[in-house]
Amino acid sequence: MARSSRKDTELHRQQVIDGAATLLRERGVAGVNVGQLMAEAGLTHGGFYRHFASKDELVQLALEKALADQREWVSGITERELIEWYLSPEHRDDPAHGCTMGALGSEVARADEASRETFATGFADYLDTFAALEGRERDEALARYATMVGALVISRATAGDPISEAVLDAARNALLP
Amino acid sequence: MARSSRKDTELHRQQVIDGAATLLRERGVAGVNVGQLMAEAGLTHGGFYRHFASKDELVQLALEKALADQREWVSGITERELIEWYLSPEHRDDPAHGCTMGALGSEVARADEASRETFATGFADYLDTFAALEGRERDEALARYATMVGALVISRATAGDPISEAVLDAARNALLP
DNA sequence: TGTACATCAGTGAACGCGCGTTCACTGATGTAC
DNA sequence: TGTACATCAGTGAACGCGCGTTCACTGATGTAC
Repeated sequence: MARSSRKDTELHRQQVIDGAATLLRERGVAGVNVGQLMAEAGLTHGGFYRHFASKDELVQLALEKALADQREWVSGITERELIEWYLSPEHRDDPAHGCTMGALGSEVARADEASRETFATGFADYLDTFAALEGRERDEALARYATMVGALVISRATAGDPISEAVLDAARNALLP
Repeated sequence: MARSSRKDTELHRQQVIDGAATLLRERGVAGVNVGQLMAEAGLTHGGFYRHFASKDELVQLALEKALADQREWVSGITERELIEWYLSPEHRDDPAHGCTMGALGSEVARADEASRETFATGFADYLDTFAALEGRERDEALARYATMVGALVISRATAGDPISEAVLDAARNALLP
């Protein structure tokens, strides 16, 4: 394949960002290389720098995309549906399509300034949607979301041990009447 | 320096593990190399493999040590002291001496089998101490700990944004009367 | 609309670098008598 | 206790490898007339 049309070029760019949004959540920033990120869109690694200035820039765009997708998805379901999905073994075992904070939170904490700012802004927007869904004050929603994130992180870190299921159940009992 | 005595050798090994337990929490597994881990004990990287079979093995030993230290530290304070420290900006800004789950949880989820098993066992032990401190059922303590871990992860990922302080406060309000 | 030329998305090889790991060597420690 | 020799903790250079990034090249796309 040689030169693509402008329309295809833009499509490829979006495909790379979309693919990165899932691949990064699945394997972490350190766990994927530029070649794998391009391969998700059916491209080879050499063309990467016609689309992005650096791997870090793509990470930033992918974090933004992942949070936006998550926000859109959450806005179409009920509070109970969200909590039950969030605290399910299915979500624990499928980080690629799950919560960005739960999958990449501790890596974001060590990421560059630009990624961190984009992430904080995207998360703040997401939180608004979540609080509206819960029908609660923002601070109360935040505390409840912290319980969910913590349970997910603990559950993934201890997968294979009984604690992994226990923490999901315990958090659900705490959050749902 | 050439050959050390057996006593010094064992001391050096412990110093490397102790240093790794803090350095890994601060920078993550991908963020430190073998040379830096040895330098913490005043040694050079070449001797690493007389002490450990691989970097992964040291990570495993360091996770065990970090959890054991954390358990010991927690057993000497009150529930209120623990929660107030855990949800403080000081803890957020000093992962090196803080909660292992909060600092390395998502990396552990992608680590090798041996590290994951060691981590789950160490965390289960820690949880017993935490539940005893709280004077609550294990499952209820687990849900409360999830709130703390989630708040810490969110707080670190959004440091610099008002959400970072808000989530610590919200979690404290939820956990303390 | 058709033609001639410039542009540039994508390819695959190559670059420099840092990593985990290995190795020959040194000389103090440990052991045997 | 003293001596001779074997052991091995630690050093620093070197190895192979994979990474992010660069580059010369190709040929379809876009533009000017």
